[in-house]
Order: sequence, then C-alpha cells, then structure tokens
Amino acid sequence: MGRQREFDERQVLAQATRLFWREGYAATTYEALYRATGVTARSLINAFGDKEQLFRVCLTGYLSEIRERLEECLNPPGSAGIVRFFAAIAAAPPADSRNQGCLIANLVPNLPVFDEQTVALVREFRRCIRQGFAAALRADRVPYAEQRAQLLGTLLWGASTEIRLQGSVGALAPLVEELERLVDQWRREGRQSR
Amino acid sequence: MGRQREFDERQVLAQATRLFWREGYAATTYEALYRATGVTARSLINAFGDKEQLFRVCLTGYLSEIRERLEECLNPPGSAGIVRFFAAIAAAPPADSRNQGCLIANLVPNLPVFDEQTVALVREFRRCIRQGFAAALRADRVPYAEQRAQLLGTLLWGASTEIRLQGSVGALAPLVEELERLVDQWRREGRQSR
DNA sequence: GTTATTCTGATCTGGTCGTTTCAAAATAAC
DNA sequence: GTTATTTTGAAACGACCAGATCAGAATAAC
Repeated sequence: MGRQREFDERQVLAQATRLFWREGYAATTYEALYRATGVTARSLINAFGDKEQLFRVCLTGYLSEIRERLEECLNPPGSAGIVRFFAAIAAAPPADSRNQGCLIANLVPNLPVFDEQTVALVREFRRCIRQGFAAALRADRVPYAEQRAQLLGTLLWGASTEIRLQGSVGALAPLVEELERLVDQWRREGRQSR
Repeated sequence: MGRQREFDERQVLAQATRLFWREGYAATTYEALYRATGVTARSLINAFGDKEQLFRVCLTGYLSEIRERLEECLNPPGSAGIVRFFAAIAAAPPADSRNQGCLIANLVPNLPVFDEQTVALVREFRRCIRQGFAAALRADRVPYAEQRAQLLGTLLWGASTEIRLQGSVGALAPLVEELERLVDQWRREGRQSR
C-alpha cells in the first residue's frame, strides 16, 4: 500500500556503513549520506528512523558479519582458529573499510553520546568475541582459558586502534606472527596438562 | 606590561584535561570548560589559542606524565617493569580520570578531525611506549623483543578500550595476572637462549 | 476511478558551537 | 600621570546540523 520505495535498502545500508566507518558517527552528516547514497535525509529518517537508529542498523549488520567470520575461522574448533581470525583481519584489501579499524571499537571512546541500545550492541560484540576465543582455547585444553580469552579480546581492541592509527591493516603482520607463537605455546601447555 | 592574568594556568590546564578526558574533545564545549574552570572562552583562547591548541597543551602534559610513569616502572630495567606498568594502570583510584581509558588512545577513532601536530603527538606516544617495552624485554634477553613489544603496545591500546567500556580499571586485574604469566614465560626463553 | 497510504524534495526551525568584535578594566613602563 | 599593552566579559556573528513541516507525487487496495 502506498508509494513504493525508490532505493534499495540493503545497498543504502552498505554505503552508509562505509561512510560511518570511515568518518565516524558524529562526522557523518545527512548531507554526506545523501552524497554517498543519493537518498535524502527525509527518506532515510522515514525508512530507518533518526540518525542513531540508522547507525544501529549498520552496527547490527556489521556485528552479524563479524560473528559469521568468527564462526568460520573457529571451524574446526581449536586455538589455531584464533590465529586464523586475526590473520583474516590483517588480510583486508587496501581499499576496504576494514583499514579503518573495527566499526564498533571506534565508537567506544564516544560511548557517552550514544543511548543504551547502542551501548548494548558494543557489549554484545565483546561478549561474542570473548566467548568464541574461550571456546577455542578450551577445545585444546589450554589452561586459564577464560583469562587468556580476555587477553586476546583486549588484544583485538588494540589491533583495531593500531589499524586506525596506521590507516591500513599492513602493520598487523608481525602481530599475527607473534600471536601464532603465543598460541602454539599455550597449546603445548594444554597437551602437557592432559 | 599590560593587565595580569587572573587565573592559574596550570590549574586550568589540569581541569581542562580532566574534562577532555571524561567527555572527549568534541563534546567538551567552551561553556563546559567555563563551568569547570571559571575561565571564559575569550580568556582561554587568548591564553592558549583555539580549542585544538588548548587540547594539545593538555595532551603534551599527559604524554610527559605517562613517560615519567613508564620510566619509573622500567627501573630497574627488565621485563618485570612492563607488568608493573600495567599493574599501575589497573590501580587507579575510583574517581580518577584514568578510569576513562587513555586520553590519547581515546582520540584515535576521531583522528580525521585533528590536524597534523595532534596526530604527531599520538604517534609519539606509541613510539615511546613501544620503545620502552622493547628495551625492557631486551634487558632480559627475551627473543623477538621488537615484535613482542609491539604486541604489548597493542595490548595497551586494548586495555584502554576495555577500561573505557567498563568505566573502571577494575576489570583489568585478570589481564595483569595473565600478562605476568606471559612475561615470565618470555623471560624463561631469554634465560635458555643465553 | 476513488481513496487512503506512503514516499519524496524543498524549505524551515530550533539549537549548538567556535570564534570574533567591541569596549571597558587593569596594569606595566616611562 | 600618561601611554601602551594585555586581559576580561558580554554580546553577536556565522556556520553547521538534526529533525520537522508541508505540499505534491506515486502507488496499492477496493
């Protein structure tokens, strides 16, 4: 019923996500969104609600992509999957938005300006990562799995900062290499304690 | 010559730093600065230049404080100092601004809005941390010192994110514990390879 | 075709914020 | 005391931005 929408929601969301990713939430104006998507502010608000709600839709899509990627890497289960996950991040093509760091990590310093639902998404992201890492470590009977999963989760936040500061995922290679040594060591501990 | 300043610059800078730390650069308005310091926008601009220049003075003070703290912890030299450094961060009193994460790490996601000189400060911070960590590892003949220093530096960025997300340094305790195990292990490698 | 509903584009509005202007006040040098 | 210089407060400026209003266009149900 009524006039039908003139734009493809998925396409618009993808481009909006890219913009939010590169410029940040606050710096992304409706005008910039219009330039990037060809959709006017009025229509965006009509379709998705206000700016933060639109942003939240983008965040939700991002979160499920990450979740998917994490599950892929952690299959077959085991701590090697953690290294695969970091390596996959470090392998983003040069023009990819991922060279801007993690979309979700980037908003942590600005959390006070967001409402509860958005904050909840950030916490969900963290929980998801930490839980995945812990399961992977337990699969290899690595001791202190929870604590080490926390350390790896913290390291992932840091990797995002590092990427954002460099503007590219390139500098992550040595980190992945070192991470591999670390996880190998933990896996050895797991075999000994069996 | 001329009328003398009616406020104590150091005191104002300290309070401005606290405000920037808690609210972030963009969210800190001149009016908030006035409420916190009693100094009007006109006077601040007169004394320190525009908002970003004022911020940069705060950043510079913060940077030298961190540098000092790092040197303290890394004395006597050795990898144990790294754990001391992280532990010192995790020991901030509840009302301390440090419960808001690292002042410098917090601006990385918003780097595009800052000019070259401010970005340079961020890079200087990173260089300083990484170099300190590497020297500490080399003192114990830990192998892969540079790469591992990079990993620890990345972990420090992540710790800031974690603190900022939690609003307190409390959740850092398990991380420090795990870090101690990790550094101990590296030190053992150093002794073996000697 | 009619009606109701939804979308779209142009234009406003209300508000915020960083910075400037201007004049007055205060002080140092002479 | 006079002059030159600097600081201060109030008000105003100019830019920007998120979201609202409103009328018109398009479309689906009937």
